[in-house]
Formats: sequence, C-alpha cells, structure tokens
Amino acid sequence: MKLITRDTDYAVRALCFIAKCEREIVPVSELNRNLRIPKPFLRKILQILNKKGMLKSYKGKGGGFMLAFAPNKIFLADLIEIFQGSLKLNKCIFKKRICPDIKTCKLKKRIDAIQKHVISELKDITLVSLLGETRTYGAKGG
Amino acid sequence: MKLITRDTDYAVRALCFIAKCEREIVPVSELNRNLRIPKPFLRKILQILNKKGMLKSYKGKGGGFMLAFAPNKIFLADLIEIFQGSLKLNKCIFKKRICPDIKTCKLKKRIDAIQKHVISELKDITLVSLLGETRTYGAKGG
DNA sequence: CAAAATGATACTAATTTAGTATCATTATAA
DNA sequence: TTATAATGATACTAAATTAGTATCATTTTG
Ligand code: SF4
Ligand code: SF4
Repeated sequence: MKLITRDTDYAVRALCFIAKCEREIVPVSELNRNLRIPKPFLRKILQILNKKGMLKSYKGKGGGFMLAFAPNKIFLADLIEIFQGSLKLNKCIFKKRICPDIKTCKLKKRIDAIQKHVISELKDITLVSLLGETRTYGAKGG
Repeated sequence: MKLITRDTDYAVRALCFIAKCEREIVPVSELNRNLRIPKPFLRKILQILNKKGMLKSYKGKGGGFMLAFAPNKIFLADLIEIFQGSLKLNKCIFKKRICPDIKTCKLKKRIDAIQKHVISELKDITLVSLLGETRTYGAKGG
C-alpha cells in the first residue's frame, strides 16, 4: 500500500536539488555527492525524466541535467505516472483478464472514490511546495 | 500504487458471500464453488481471518466458517491491516534504516495528509456497504 | 471408522521493485 | 587531437513482495 516507490522518491529529491542549485545544469556526479542515492540508479532515473521531458540534458564535459519547467509547473502526479504507471489504486485485473465484476462491484466504486480524491491531491503538489531546506549529506559547502 | 492486494480483495468477496449465505456456517468448498478463488489460497485467507478474530471456525463434517461480527461491524480498514500491514502510504525506510529527512520532509508531510483522508475513508467502508448483488459463478442456484 | 471439514506450516512461483554493469556517443578544454 | 567528463542506450542481476501450492495433523459427524 505505498503511494510512491523509491524511483519517485529519488526523482523528487533529485529535482528538488536541481531546482535549488545555483548552477542551472547539474551533473549526476554532483547529485550523487549530495543526495544519498546510488549513482547508477540516479542516472537511470534522470535519463527517464529526460526522456519524459521533465529534464533537459547536456552531454559532454560541463554537461548535466536541467529542469525543463519551472518548479511550480512540475507536479508529483506526473512523476508518479512516469515511474509507477497510471494513477490507479486498483487495477481489477487477474492474470491479464479484467475482473468480471468490474461493472457492478461496490468495492471498486468505493476505491474509485478514494482514488479520485488522491489524484486531485497529487495533482496539486508541485515541486516548489516540496522544496524546504534540502539536507546535503557530507558535502563541503551548503 | 495499489490500495488493496489480492488477499484483501478475496477476503472481501469471501466475507460478502458468507454474509449473504442462508447458512450461517459456510465451508471453503462452497465458497470455492461460487467465487473464482483458488481453494488452497482461499483456505489460507480464511484461516488468517479466523486467527484474527474476524471469523469463527468449526471443524469436522458440517463445519466451516462463520462471521464473528455483524457485517456492519466489519471494516475494510481492518481487512487491509490484516493482510497488508499497517495503513501507511509511505514507510520512509531504506534498507531497514529510517530516512534521515523524516522529520522535516515536505513530501512526507503531503503524503501523510493524503493518508489521513484515505484511512478515514477506509474506516468508513463496512462489509454491508459492499454487499450488492454478488455474482455466483457457475453454481446451480442463485 | 470413513468422510468432510479446519489447523498448521512449509514450500514454490510469479511479479514487481531496486539496483548494476557496460559500451557508445558527445562536448569541452588543455 | 586527445584525455576527460559527461549523458544515451540497453541489458542484466538481486531483493522483496505477492500469489499460490502442498502436506499432514486434528476434529467432528454419522
Ligand atoms: S472484485 Fe471488485 S475490486 Fe476486486 S477486482 Fe473485481 S471489480 Fe475490482
Ligand atoms: S525523503 Fe521524505 S518521503 Fe522520502 S523517505 Fe525520506 S522522509 Fe520519506
């Protein structure tokens, strides 16, 4: 019963760090020095974010990743969708077959109602609203 | 991002069936004939519900399971807890260590707020509210 | 005592989540 | 022009969770 997986959590941290960085373009190595996230995993995550258009990337020396949008235009709902697929609290699928009760099931209806609320909340959470004071782990400067 | 696992879904179906059954005491074999749930799995689920006090069980010929409470006293929140553990949308634990940001993290705060709503909804969903017209699959009578 | 039920428990299989490893490509700067 | 520091692409492995089986023991009824 978890709302966000580790990918999403890491993505939020990385995006927050980039948002607050003095430099616009931040390489993975710097994120790795400051956040507690394994570097290859971080790279994978950022590459996905880049492919999905949430980041812009620059190759070569001096390169790195940059936010594609202002932090108030980046929503948690989108990050969750990217890493965890569609925002559903119940798929109602068993061994690739849709549950035959899906039309009438009251349980599904109740879950759908909850889901509606959850989604609307998630669509309301922007990156800015998550910034706070980021911890920097073991790095020299602040 | 799923609110209920299969155990919970099956448990709801089984409890609903028992609730609507003419006979108070229902054996697994009958549930298995009417619901689309593999028998050994069903047995495991009912045994757990019994251990947790949601069902009463009767051994021997003519035995089976019976609801321990009236259907309006059985809550989805409790079933989820039984099969999926505590009602949390985010554990904030990595490799058995609590995330160092847990006190200040804004993401956590937002998720906690959503969680609060979800839990209160789940505590409001009773078995009666889920009864509806149960489908009976391939059984003779309705 | 046979049959029909649950109790207890251990095991296996499938799926999802988490994370690595490698090699290719690109851009910068000495 | 070449070393270096970066990303791109992709395939792989490991760990954890979820889903489901299998077996044997015990109990109750007839
Ligand atoms: S029983 Fe209801 S909730 Fe469960 S899978 Fe079918 S439709 Fe969805
Ligand atoms: S970063 Fe925030 S949400 Fe993620 S684990 Fe730490 S406290 Fe929880």
